[in-house]
Amino acid sequence: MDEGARSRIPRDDERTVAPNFVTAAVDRDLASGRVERVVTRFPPEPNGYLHIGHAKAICLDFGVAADYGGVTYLRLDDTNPVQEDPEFVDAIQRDVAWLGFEWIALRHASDYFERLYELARTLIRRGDAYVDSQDLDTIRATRGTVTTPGTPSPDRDRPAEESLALFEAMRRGDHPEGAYVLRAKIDMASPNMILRDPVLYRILHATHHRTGDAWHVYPMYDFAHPLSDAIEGVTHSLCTLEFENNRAIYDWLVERLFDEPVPRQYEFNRLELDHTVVSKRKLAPLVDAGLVDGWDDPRMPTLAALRRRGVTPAAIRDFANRVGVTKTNARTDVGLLEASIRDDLNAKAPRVMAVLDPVPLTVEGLDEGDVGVRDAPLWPHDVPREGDRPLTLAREVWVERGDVARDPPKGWKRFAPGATVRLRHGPVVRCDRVDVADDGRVTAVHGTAVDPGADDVKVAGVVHWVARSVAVPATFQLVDRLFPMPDPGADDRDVAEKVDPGALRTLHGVVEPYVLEADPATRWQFERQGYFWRDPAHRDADGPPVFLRIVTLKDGWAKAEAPAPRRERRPAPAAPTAPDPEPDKAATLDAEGRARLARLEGLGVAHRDAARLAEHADVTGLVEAAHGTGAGASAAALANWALNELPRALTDAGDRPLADAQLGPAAFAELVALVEEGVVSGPTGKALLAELVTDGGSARERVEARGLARIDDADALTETVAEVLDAHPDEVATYLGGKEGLIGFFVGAVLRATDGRADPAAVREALTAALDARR
RNA sequence: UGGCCCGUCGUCUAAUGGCAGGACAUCCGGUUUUGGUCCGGACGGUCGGGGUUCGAAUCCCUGCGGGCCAACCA
Repeated sequence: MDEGARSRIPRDDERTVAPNFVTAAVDRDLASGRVERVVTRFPPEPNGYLHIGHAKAICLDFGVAADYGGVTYLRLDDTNPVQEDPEFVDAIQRDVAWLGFEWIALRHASDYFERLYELARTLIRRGDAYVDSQDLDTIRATRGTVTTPGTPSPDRDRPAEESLALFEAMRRGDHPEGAYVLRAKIDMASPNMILRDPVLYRILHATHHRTGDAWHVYPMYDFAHPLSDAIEGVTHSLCTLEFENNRAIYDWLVERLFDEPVPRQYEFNRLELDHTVVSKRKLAPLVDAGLVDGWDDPRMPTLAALRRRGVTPAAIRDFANRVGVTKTNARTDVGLLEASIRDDLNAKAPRVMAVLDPVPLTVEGLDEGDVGVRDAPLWPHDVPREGDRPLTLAREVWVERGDVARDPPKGWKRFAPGATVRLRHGPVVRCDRVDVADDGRVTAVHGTAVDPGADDVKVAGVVHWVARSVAVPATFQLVDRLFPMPDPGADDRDVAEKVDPGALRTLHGVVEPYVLEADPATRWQFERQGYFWRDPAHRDADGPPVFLRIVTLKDGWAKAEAPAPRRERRPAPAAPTAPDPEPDKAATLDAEGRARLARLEGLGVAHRDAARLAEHADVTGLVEAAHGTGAGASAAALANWALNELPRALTDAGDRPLADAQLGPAAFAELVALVEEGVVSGPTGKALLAELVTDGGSARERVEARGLARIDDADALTETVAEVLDAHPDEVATYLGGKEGLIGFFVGAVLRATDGRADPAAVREALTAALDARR
């Protein structure tokens, strides 16, 4: 990777990560020149194994950087020695590498302890942090609640020199745990609890797995994380939604301590998967309690388990791409993961046969020429790959117990008395008899080979089998969902007690001998059963080979037989209600607000608009001042624009507050008057408003300089309308066919063609007329 | 209860204020020596109410629903 390479916005077809709001932000930063090179990081805490949810984050972190020619750090966030373990450090690296990603460098937050300590001292010197001697309970109690402000610590104004000395003593280990903490001095009354003088450092007399006993103070996440990002030169720091509130402290720190371009944090939705839990903290108890057989137990959603099960990195990457990256709390159907796994394996897995729950079948009427070894293809007709394996046919074969029924249900395509079934790659067999034990269990099947060419033979279906003479005993492990309910983490009950004991079933059956001759790491499709491979944990063990089911095949029949319980629907929306009357804002106004309201109404602004406007002193001020300029704009129009158009212009200008806008009352009044008088069109007015907000200046001058006056010439409009319609014959046909929603498409096209100068209402009218004429 | 964030087919997710589209799932049909794959088709959605606009999923107000925050965890 070229260390100094400038990042470039990729074309859509060059992207491995589907465009999303994060890539949009990256695009903006690159286009504006705010950053030159994309740097991301994946920052797991080494306190557990990575899971499928991390895979989504990894694909995003690494994928985004790679798509732009940037780099990614793998950073172990080891700021809390009491809950971290080097075992996990190795596992994390193995999993990320397995997924197929390369980090530019492996880092630890502990690499930066010295640097972070200095940064903390800088904060203290500037009066932005202080050492607090309150104990934990007091700090908690004085933080306040979500509705009540906190109360400042008596140590809040401790002189910097004193804090510095204490902080140094804390570092040396002079004080017991809990005696002091370092706190940022921000705002004890902030509505964002994170900002109520957050703790930056605490005393911990613990041995760190990398720094040993060198430190007695350890930084908190909120301090170490943003500053580690900044130290590494991370440009886009991607994390999950629950850190949204933390962005405030993130910005507070990096903006105080570093120069532009400072890293920016973006929060995306974490992956929630049905019927499992995607949280290290909820997974760990399962491992600790022995409910599963370790972090790589095939029922687990960890990457180690998925790898052991035989799921490929490609399938996981595909899945990560399919679930997408947004800000909505989403819960993904496991079916989506399974679809990615099947798509991947369908083209990769050779087809062979295994009988998981065998029952003997005796085939009469097979002559010497029929039995013996033959070649059978490993691939179906629709997978473009070549290859055969030797397949032995004999009179005695094993078939699947589930493929035999004495009293078949309607639509049955397998063995049943009188039914005719083909043995895959073998003869057609008429079922003569089904033996059943007292308990109803099928014990044996008897059949006779028939000539498939005979007129009266109708082959109901195809069934898999293995000749008894060559069948190799094998064990099959069938993995199912870990929890029976879709959202096991929904309530506070311990997830451990919800684990489905039947989530792992073991079956003893047989497999074709060829399977044991091939590469033991082969992923197979056992026809009609699913994708399997040999459990890596058992490949070298004695005894029958152990096959893990990676994923089932789609099974239309199983669904027809026992329709899967439908997912709980979302709680039904409340019954349609009568129109909600909008509360009168005037009621909640304070004295000054009521005064503003009265003035606005006096100017002729309707009560409703006036009340909404009066809530904001600054916007009211703008409207009043604009009206006072005598530019001719009516107060009602000014209010309308201020209320409905200005917010978007402000948002588009980078969420800037009105105070930072370049738009003054005079320009605003002039603009609104221009539109009101019909000098410029509405669309032009809106475009100009956006320009005035960011760049300032005069609306009228812009109109004159750029010829933005409204198009009044009916003939010119008619001509443009005709051009647009001629350019879109298909759409015209569709419109005339009844899809009248297309009118918007045409209006938009005409507006674009005229640079927004046409009056939309006139355009629409002309369009409707022209379209009617073409009927 | 305060602040922040989020509501689009059953699920996940698109749509510079301009044709609500895709994937998974479901259903129907075709191909098939896998009840698989593949192909064709169908079903199905902008949380409710108001406002702005020629035009609103998108902007504004409001109601409702969901998530996050009061660790010396991350």
